[in-house]
Amino acid sequence: MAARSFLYGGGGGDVLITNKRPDPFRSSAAFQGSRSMLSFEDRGNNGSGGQFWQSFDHEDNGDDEYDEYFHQPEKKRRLTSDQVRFLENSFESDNKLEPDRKVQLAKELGLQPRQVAIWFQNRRARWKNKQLEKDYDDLQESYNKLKANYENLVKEKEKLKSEVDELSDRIILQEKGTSDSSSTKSTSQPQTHKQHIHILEEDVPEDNGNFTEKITELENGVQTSLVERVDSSYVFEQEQSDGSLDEENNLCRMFLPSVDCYTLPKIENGDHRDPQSVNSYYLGLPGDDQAFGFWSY
DNA sequence: CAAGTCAACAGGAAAG
DNA sequence: CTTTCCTGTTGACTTG
Repeated sequence: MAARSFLYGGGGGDVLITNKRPDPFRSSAAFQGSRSMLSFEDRGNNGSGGQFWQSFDHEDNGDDEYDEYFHQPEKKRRLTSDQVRFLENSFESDNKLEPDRKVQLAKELGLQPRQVAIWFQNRRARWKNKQLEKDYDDLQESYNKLKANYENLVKEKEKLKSEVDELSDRIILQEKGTSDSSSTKSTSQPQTHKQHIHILEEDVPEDNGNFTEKITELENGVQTSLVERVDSSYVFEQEQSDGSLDEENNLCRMFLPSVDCYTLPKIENGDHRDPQSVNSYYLGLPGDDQAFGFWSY
């Protein structure tokens, strides 16, 4: 970028010297923009080692110019790339600015300490905005993953539901068959099938309407547990057990919602997980405040 | 020339 | 009370 010539002398040297704390001038429009009476002429050539600036030389500006500058509206000077680089390095090492460091930086850069303080304030604000953007992107990504996961599970649920329907139809048909033939045939069903029927008919009397109701209830239970699994997989993806075991437990819960499927003796690997802890992974959807719990600020 | 960037400011809150 | 920080705003300046 081309070097920009000196823009505005403002209050001149007197102000530069006495203006340790610029607040008294804040309300005075005449002094706005006169914080650092610096010349940035040749700003591109003075960045190595020494100071980046030249003091405003009041001697070179007559009273006419002084008055002229004094009444000019505010004009802002950009910091040189060297100054910015220096400040950036300093910011990287520590984004807080202790008074000693502020003065030291101001000396080295040829700026007013207040300019350094303001730069740090603005820099922190920019950093925070960037961080917010990043957090938003991360959250969006998590949400998309969660959504895809949920949709898969809905499909899985639909599949399981159709299986349940099919099985219940079959059972109803078998019910009819056995009641028709029971008067003529005295042979019993195999033991395992009998147990299966018993499980499905548990607490269900002869009434088929109640039986359908029970099936619907079981399906709702499956749906609830699937939604819980969606939530838990959001954060604990790695913790998911092998699919066969989950499937087994799903079927168990589908048919035996009141039974602790995780502690049933059929599990042979000795994995006796606490069902409450298994289902306590809920963290909520992104809209929920809980979802921000893992966010680090 | 509109939109974006950035130094600087205003005002309130918090810390000492 | 002073100082610093935060947040929002202003206006000069840059960029496409």
